[in-house]
Amino acid sequence: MERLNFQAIEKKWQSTFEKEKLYNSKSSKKFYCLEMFPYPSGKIHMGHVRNYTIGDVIARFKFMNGFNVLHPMGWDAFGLPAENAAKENKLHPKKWTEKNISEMKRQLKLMGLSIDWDLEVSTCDEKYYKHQQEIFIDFYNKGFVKRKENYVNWDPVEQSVLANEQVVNGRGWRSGAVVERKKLSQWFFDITKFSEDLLKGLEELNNWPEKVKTMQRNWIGKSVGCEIKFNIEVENKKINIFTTRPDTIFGASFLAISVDHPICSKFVNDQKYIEFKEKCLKVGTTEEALANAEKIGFNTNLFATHPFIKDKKLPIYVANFILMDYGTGAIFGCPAHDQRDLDFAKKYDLEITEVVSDEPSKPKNFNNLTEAFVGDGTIINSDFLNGLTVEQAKSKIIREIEKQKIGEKKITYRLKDWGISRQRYWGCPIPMIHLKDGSIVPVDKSELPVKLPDDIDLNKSGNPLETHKNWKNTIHKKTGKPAVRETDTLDTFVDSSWYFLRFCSPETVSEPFDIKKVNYWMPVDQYIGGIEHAILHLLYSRFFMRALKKSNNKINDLEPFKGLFTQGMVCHETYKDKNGKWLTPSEVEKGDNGKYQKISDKSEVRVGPSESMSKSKKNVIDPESMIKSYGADSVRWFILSDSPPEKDIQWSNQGVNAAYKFLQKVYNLCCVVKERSEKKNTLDKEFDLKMNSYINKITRSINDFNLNVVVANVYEIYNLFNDYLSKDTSNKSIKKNFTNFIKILIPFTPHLAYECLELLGVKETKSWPKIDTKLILKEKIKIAIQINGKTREVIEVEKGINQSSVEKLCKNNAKLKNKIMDKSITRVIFVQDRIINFITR
RNA sequence: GCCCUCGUGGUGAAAUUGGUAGACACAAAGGACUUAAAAUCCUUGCCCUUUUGGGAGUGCCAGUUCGAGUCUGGCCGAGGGCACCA
Repeated sequence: MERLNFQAIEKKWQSTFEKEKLYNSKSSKKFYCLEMFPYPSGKIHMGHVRNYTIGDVIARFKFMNGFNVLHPMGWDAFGLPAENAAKENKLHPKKWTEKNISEMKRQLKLMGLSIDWDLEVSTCDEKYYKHQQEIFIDFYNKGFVKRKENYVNWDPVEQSVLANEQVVNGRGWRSGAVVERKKLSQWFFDITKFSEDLLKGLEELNNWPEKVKTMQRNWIGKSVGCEIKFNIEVENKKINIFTTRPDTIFGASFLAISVDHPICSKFVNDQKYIEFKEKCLKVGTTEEALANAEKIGFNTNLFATHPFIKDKKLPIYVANFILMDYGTGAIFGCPAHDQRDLDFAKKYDLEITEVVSDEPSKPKNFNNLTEAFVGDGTIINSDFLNGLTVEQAKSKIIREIEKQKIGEKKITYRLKDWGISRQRYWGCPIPMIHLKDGSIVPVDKSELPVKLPDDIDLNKSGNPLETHKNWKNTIHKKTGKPAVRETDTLDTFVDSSWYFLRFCSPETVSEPFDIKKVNYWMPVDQYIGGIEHAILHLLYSRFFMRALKKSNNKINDLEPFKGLFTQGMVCHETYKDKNGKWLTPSEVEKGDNGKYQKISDKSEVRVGPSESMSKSKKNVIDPESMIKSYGADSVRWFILSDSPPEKDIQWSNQGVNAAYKFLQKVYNLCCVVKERSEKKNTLDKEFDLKMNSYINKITRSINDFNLNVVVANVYEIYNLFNDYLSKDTSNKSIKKNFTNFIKILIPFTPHLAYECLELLGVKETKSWPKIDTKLILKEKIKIAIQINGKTREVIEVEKGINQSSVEKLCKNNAKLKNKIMDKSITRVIFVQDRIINFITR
């Protein structure tokens, strides 16, 4: 038995992997395999290991199947942690980021990935963000960029804007000061222009998980309804409302408008209104607080006239549950058929009229009911709509509204514009300048990139760009007049919305990308990453493709990611000591009594549930130390074993150890095969059938992402070879089939596989084993023999055997003879290659 | 509250899509080898039966079917997404 020195062979093969890329330049088929690029936080974690192992399997598999494969990697390098680290360690964000990138790159290389590092891209590199600024200006010129006022979390002590995750219990995480809501003028991408297109585009994404598409659909939130203009009595003004239930118009008993509605400007000096508005703002901004908030209203004492009921007046309220940025910021209330309206009507003693009923003969009294009726039914109490269904009534009333020119059919989306301004240093500067006359214009493209200044002081409060006078003050090129730079930087989601395009031609200087190369490689055939990006990152990237096409017009595709796979998380048990402090797995051991204890003082350890690995709970396993003890292949093999890639996986040291032992055994078996004679013989023929069937199965499983099933099949194949080789002591070889077995391992455990192939003297290592479709037909299969649906026997037969032959076999079978003969068979069900079922009832 | 997904041994899971349930692996128990341990290998894994064999069984209840983990209806449980969206 020979011990394999993983460290030595892995180092050896990794230098080969770096030189040999996955390009089949002669191939007509391309495959763009992309894993979500990492944030350079310092060290790789198990989540990365899982993500990139899955990606590597796909990339290597596709390459072996003749595809020309693009498999790049880069860094999502801008972002807040760099600034925080800079403050803590007195290390410049740039230096900190660069240090992390080189460390993580070194670690990734230990994994033996098939990445083409020549394509490496880093978003904080001015060579990258220069083009991002160009794209921004293109979008600006096309009208996809706009400026709006928006609320931000303002920390009055730090004099800076806080991200949502920096607000803890309503206070700044660092200063502890109560966070204020402040209105700032900010930059937005007009993603809402593409709402319908983004929704429609989902239909063609057949290789996306249904779950992700549903999430995006909900996020876009399309609703079909109509707008109706109500006249305000006396005032000679109109209120435009949006509703999805125009069929309930005859049940309307009030109008409600948002506190931010223009009509409210009338009341700015009204003390009661001021108090009401304050009360509205006091309600917390958390989702929970909003959901549980009491419905309150302010009576304007104004009345609107009902468009279809003569002389009916509807009181107009300002209500806290009406949002200005959805629909028109105004509704009509129909208490019988909307829960919020019912709550509101009861509180303010408003009329409740039933207009839809599932039992028209039994009128309901909603004053005594707590739940509104929102189901389908027949329209009642509604003049010309009476007797119709909800759907019929909707079309009829919309036709009527349009005929009378008091409104129209309208589609609304929940999707909001994408706020891209960040009041931060470590991000891509927004290439705009503010002129003295108040106008804002793009920087001349010849002056790009607008570089981030290096000489900044992050310990001063406020945005370093804001306080950097030299950087901030500039000259407008066209007019030569002094101007001030925009000090906001771009949301890092902008960086990641086009990096996959840059990967196609990272060397291009004059343009963001070489359109020819983009149109060759795009779309990404397989994108792999975490479910946490199911909505924003993917939606923004889809928006970018569309906006780019409109501003550049040369891109072929609208959808950036043809296939999407979202892998599950890596979990581990959590440990706490007797004082409730979190412990890392390395601080814990199993004591003699089988219970966990702290290594340092043997004190008791409380074992918590297995959760996604996170620094805060300390349940992390360091990939590099695992690679050091077991080798990269063992780590890769274990992380693909057992659990399906889309599900969460439990990390266990026993598991990696088992993987390690298995790979060791594969190598040992390889040494045995090597010693055998190479002459063809009957043994090989037997294995031809079996291996062919396995290759077929495994090929299908990889295409379906059932990688855990592949692992199980590989164990079966190993057991098969091991059985034969240990029983058969003659000098017969099964080298040809064993070589195919090792080739199957290439995408999974590349170092070991190449080492074995070298040992066996195999030169051809670039192709996936061929499947012989003729051999598949010759396979022996097992069919089940059932009597009254219960399996009584299993027999091995030739594939494609017909019914009468099987029946004959059954009648001659010793075990079955009596059972079948005894009874009269009333029916026989035969399913080719599966079962035969004798019915005796 | 609304929407989506999922419930299979002690554990992770598999099941050619309506056709042998539990492949493959982890853990456990027993055994072999060994002075001993490690490593390795073998056996076992619900109930009845000495064995041959038979029975129950995929969260629970019903249904469709020759046949249901898979399809239908209802219930229970877990996880995820959205949430004053008119």
